[in-house]
Amino acid sequence: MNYWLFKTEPDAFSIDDLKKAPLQTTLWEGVRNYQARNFMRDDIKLGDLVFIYHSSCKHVGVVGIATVTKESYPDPTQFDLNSDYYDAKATPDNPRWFVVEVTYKCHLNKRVSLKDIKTNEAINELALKKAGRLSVMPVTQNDWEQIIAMSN
DNA sequence: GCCAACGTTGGC
DNA sequence: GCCAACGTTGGC
Repeated sequence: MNYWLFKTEPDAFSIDDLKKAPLQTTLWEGVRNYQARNFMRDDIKLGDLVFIYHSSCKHVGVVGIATVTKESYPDPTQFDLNSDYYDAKATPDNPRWFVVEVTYKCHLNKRVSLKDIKTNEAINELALKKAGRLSVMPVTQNDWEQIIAMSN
């Protein structure tokens, strides 16, 4: 099993929105970055655990955990003319973008802020510490456990 | 295939 | 709202 971190803007879709969603489940739509896409398409597997990270807001940080409940398939929004995520260069025969389905697991006891993550020297591989712009990223077991420990 | 211009992300 | 970082686009 592998660990991941997904960013979301809580004003648009928060961990609480996920908890309140039908079946506490959502499609992780709208990822339009190739590196993130490749993780979703190729590497994120059923049963993997995902940190939900709130970005672009007052209290940025890891707030909860979701479980991957369906592996990748083409992101339906890329074919939807009315969607903000529509991509004219994508076709059903040759899709560009992929989604996975995730289901709410829990909130962390307390949010682990970006500052806490950045200042924890034991967290040594998390891409969040360097490349700030990746919206889906792998998390090592060590870094996962460090963040869990900081949430208690 | 290089690289400048441009757009987006995301912390502050 | 600012701006740094970085990804994408498009001319050559």
